Amino acid sequence: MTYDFNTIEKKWQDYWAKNQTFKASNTSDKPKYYVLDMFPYPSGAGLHVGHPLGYIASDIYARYKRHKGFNVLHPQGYDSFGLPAEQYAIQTGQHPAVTTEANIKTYRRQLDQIGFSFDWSREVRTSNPEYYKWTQWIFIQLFESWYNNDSNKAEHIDTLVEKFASEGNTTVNAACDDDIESFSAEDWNNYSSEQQQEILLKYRLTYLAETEVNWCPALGTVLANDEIVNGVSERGGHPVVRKKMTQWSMRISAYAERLLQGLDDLYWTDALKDIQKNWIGKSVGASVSFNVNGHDDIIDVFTTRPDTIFGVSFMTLAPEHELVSKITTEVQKAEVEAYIEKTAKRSERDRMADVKTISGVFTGAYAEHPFSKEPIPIWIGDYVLASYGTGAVMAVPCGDQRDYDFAKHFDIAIPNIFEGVDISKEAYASKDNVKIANSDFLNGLAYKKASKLAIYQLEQLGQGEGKTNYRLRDAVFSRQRYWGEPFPVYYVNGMPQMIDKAHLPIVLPEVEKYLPTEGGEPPLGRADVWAWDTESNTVVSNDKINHTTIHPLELNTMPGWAGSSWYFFRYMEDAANRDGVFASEDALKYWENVDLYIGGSEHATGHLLYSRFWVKLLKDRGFVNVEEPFKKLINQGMILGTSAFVYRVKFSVNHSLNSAGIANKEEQQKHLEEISNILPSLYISENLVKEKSLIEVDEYFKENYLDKYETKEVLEKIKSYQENHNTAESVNIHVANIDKLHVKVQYVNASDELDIEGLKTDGEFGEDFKDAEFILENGVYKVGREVEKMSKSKYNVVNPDNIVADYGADSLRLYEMFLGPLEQYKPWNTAGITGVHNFLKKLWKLYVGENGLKVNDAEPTKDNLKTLHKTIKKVQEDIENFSFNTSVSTFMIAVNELTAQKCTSKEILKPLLVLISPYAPHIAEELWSQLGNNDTISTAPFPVFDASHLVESSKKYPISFNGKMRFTLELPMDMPKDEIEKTVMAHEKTIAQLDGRTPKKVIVVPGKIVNIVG
RNA sequence: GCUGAAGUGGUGGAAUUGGUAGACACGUUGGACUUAAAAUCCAAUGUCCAUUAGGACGUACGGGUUCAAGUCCCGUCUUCAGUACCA
Repeated sequence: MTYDFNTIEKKWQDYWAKNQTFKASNTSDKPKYYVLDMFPYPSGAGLHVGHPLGYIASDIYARYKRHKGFNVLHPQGYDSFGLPAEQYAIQTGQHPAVTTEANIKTYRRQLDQIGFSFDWSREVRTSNPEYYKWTQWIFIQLFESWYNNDSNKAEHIDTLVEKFASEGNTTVNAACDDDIESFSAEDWNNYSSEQQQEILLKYRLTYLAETEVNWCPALGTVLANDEIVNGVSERGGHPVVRKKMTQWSMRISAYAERLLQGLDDLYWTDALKDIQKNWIGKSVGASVSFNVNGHDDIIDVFTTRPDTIFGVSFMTLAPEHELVSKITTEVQKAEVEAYIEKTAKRSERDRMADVKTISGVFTGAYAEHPFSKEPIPIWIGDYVLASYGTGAVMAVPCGDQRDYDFAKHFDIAIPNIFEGVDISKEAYASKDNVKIANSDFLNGLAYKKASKLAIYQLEQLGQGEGKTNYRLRDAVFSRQRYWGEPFPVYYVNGMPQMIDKAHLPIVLPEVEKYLPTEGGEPPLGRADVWAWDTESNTVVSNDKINHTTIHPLELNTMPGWAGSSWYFFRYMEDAANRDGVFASEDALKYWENVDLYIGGSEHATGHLLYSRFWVKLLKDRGFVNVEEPFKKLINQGMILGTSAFVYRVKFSVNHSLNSAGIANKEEQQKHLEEISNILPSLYISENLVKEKSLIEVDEYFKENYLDKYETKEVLEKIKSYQENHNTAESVNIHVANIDKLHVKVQYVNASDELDIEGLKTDGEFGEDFKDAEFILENGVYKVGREVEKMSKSKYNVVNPDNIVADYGADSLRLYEMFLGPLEQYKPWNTAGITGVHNFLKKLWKLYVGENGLKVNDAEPTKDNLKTLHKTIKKVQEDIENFSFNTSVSTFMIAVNELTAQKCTSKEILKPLLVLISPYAPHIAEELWSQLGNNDTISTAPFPVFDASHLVESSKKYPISFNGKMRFTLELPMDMPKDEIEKTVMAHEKTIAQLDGRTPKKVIVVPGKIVNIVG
């Protein structure tokens, strides 16, 4: 009986499905454990071998936890709203729901064949109306919430309305827009309902505001900051410009501090926490108000260095700052306006790329120093950003390099306020090891004390206070797309109104085309039935809009991160009980949050931050019990593709055109082109071009392959050309270029040799290569190789389907783990899979011989037990440390040892299967059943490690001389130190090594090593 | 620039608390079996010197601590990732 993996794997996959082996229960005596993968977007290309990496890791962990006696929830679903389906729809007219459905089918088939222990009964799809009903519901909760900085949590908007009605807004400490005017309770009660709504909108956790957004014209939509990479769209690489639009925003900034503090309690890597910390960007300092001479206006600045207040020698405002036009003097007006115009023209990208150039203009106005009352010139400069802090800075050139450079450039004074520091060359930006000087009451103090005192004194003057700033911006929540969640919002007189929860979901309307309208409205602007009837509470035809009972609906849709910000809660509820709730109280209470979350690090500042934000809101409002969604998080690395290249030699025909008439010249050109056209396509093997210049390659060709391109036909053409144009000048054919072209990796073997026949008969590219000639080295064509991201366009994608068909799912699972540490980026190399495949065959042979099962009740030997228990210990440690690659080697060692020991003992081989089962579940199940078990192996208890089997009676000591190991010596474990020394010193090899010298010192570490010094 | 991670044979990687560097695989070479191939099995495989015995050198580079350093400390370089005029 051989290892027939295809049959075995199918058999057990069917068994698991039929018996619902991995269905989780919401009631159990066992402790709970929730293992989650970041759910995939079902793209049209299907899975490649890189996708399952994280799923395999989480599956191993989930299966391990089941063996360890946990009630495991391990669900899977689809993030099925998204741009690619929409773009495909734009191109083909195919409804995104249709393509999405088809893609999900492919994904499911591919996932199933890998043998994951998912509980598919709890599947979620973000594009399913029954699901996005609750995404819409959460949006309404955000709309009906405000953030109370005093209680430090979100509260229902009604509590705010009560406060306004009884106290006005002056006692309210809320996270809100900064352009709010104060009003009394009386004012509030006298406001019209519309005025009140307008004010409330400035407090709500999701609000409508005119914001400057990242507009991507090519995609026709707005992008969030984290959807932009290097100034272009993450998807498609299209340019992005700044544009003002009215958009829904999420007041995530209200949670900045809690998002930061919350990180401390999470078992995430420091690397990931740092990314979020940087993104939140907390800086502690002070706000300082400067009076403007001759005006009533005040310039507020934010500074992290209030201790350097006496070093201020000028101020700089962002060119967009609202006071610029007001305070600029007549004399400076023209120059200032010209500068503003110039900077406005420069795109954000230009400004970013060009950090070196210093530019700015003096406004002519002066501010007053809060303490010294000295006049301070006010400049504008584009190094100050309107979007951060207050859009204005107090410049301290001796303590900040940018201020220093600016001052030097414009010849502004640079007062030194640091004791004993030389600032003639550059600013001294460090806060440490320095005392303040020339600063009145701050003299002699260090950073901390000086800052505190400066803030205190500013407070006394009423011109400043301690302040904390965050870089985290509110998140734009509107997208001008079709394939996303519709908002449950309609507009009455331009004011947004929420649709009552009872009438959700608001289902995406049908449209004819998925493009924005000609008038620039989002695709939903094309829907005919997209108005809200407040009487029937249904969506009705647009032509019924009367603005009294029937109103227009919101045309934007929600961004991709809406549905993924809460899906982990949806899985907690049994599919059968999901009707009235997003997840029942009991389910939420039982599962709490995700114990282990595995996914890519690219979501660090997007999904992972937004999810945390929504969970905190749901917690504040009492809908869930947890403050954080993901307790432990692991980022799996990416599996990269190994691209293959062929080198196409491009020839060009060279002949100086003679000075004959123009008509003749054109004809000549034409003839030369004709010659070019019949030049053959030659592909040259890698090492013949590697590290060679074009000239060298040209020479090489002239020497060796002249006949390949100066064919009879070509020579004849040249001859006739020469005759035609009456010239004797030689016509030159030379190598002009070498193109590096991707070829499909499937035609390349492990030794980088190209299967030329395969390539020539390829369905897609065969035509291109049909007549190509390949120049070989040592009889083969070697391709060039390079490690790149796996992508369809690079032809380096390896499909798991083929791997599963050729080697089996267990081989694929083991191999993906064996490749290297989970978190690491690593290239895929199919050749290596034979290693793990051979291991599985060896494992099989350990149990099954030619005449059937070999396993018997033989008493295990000492060696058998030692191998087993050392394996138990190592594998358990490895799984708990997510070091899956090393446990695969451990299995290999165990099987090699047991094979050498000719072990047939059931007492050893049965628990071994449980160890391997999380990694290679199919073969484990099959052998488990062959051993006579009638039940699935998946809940069999994990073997218990017994240290007594590993106790050794002797130790092979490495004997080293001056730290270099020379030989080993087997000595009893219990031999005392001085005895070891005696034995070693008396050993003939030691005497030979010492060669008559007397050692200075002998180090003996019992159980470890002996080192002889001297 | 700042923040973080990493640099080990031909390749992927191992060495979890300082204690035999290169486990386990891939690849390569040689051998067995076979008419042949595949499959399987056996052996060798860090580099250099040496017939052997053995020796020298080796974990990006330069120093240091230690009986002993891939591992700890100081400095430098390179690569990758995040972020970017953040006051």
